[in-house]
Amino acid sequence: MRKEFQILDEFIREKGLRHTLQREKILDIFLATERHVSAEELYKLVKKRFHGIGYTTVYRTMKLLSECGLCGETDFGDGILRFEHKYGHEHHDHLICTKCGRFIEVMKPEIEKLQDTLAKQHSFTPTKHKLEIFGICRKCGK
Amino acid sequence: MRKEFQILDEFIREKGLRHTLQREKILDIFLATERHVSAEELYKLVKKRFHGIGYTTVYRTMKLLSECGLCGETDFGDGILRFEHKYGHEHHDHLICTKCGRFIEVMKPEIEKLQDTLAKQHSFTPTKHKLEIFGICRKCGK
DNA sequence: TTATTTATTGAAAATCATTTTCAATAGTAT
DNA sequence: ATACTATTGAAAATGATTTTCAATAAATAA
Repeated sequence: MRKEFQILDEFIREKGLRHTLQREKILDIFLATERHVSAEELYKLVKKRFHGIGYTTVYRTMKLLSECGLCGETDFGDGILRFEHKYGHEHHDHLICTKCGRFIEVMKPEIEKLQDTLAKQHSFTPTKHKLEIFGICRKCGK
Repeated sequence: MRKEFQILDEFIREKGLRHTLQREKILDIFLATERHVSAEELYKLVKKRFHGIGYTTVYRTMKLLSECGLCGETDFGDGILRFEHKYGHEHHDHLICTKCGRFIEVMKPEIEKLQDTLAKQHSFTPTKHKLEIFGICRKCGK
């Protein structure tokens, strides 16, 4: 069994929740999906393989997965919440192409360090951060 | 007349729009307001001084002010769009206290530079960016 | 195993910020 | 002043997300 299922099960046990087929299937499909899926998109994927799983359940399950750290939530400014894998993936920032809508994940340790410095200068204790750079990607820029 | 009104008027003339009392009053109150107001908050402020100006008009006017560069729009992740002064204010990032909700505006040129470097490395042409650091502020951290 | 308890499900309705509609109103140009 | 049409504001629509609630199904106890 993949580590992710163990994490979910442990979280469920700790909280006195219940292991259900739906939660298992939704996690399964989420894990098999490339990053940055909206609830709507995920629901369609789920429905394709498992009839009878409702949209509400998908939504609620994603919230649950967020709570137990298996997925991260991001809103790139279009009012739609997108979920991305979190377990086993380190923190990253996003380059967002405003033409084709593609997201590129990037990482620059120097920026991370400077952010901590910045926070410290303001006696601010950071818990998380979000850096989004909007623009035109390589493909669209030609 | 403040420069901001000139900018709005010029934008209005260029686009073949019309100068209205409502637009003038809403800009007036927006300018007199500290940064990061939601449409709802601004509407209440407007209503206090000028009866008969509707919520829709406030909302539409803020969109107009965004278009002509007088205000910037930000969503800190709670699904509410907030408007902040843009003319005469340089770009800045935000430290957001998740306890008291206060926003601190910060600026670190080195971070800006590194972001451009990062974009360049991915052949990405940045148009704007958004950096938000969530955490606990000085006051709340005691 | 069976009974009991109660978390979960899913369809539908509710919520809430934002956007659109549309008839009445009011700038602007002629 | 007249004509033209952008703007207004109230109400309705939209669309993502959340809640409701009766039916169902996990988990635990008997």
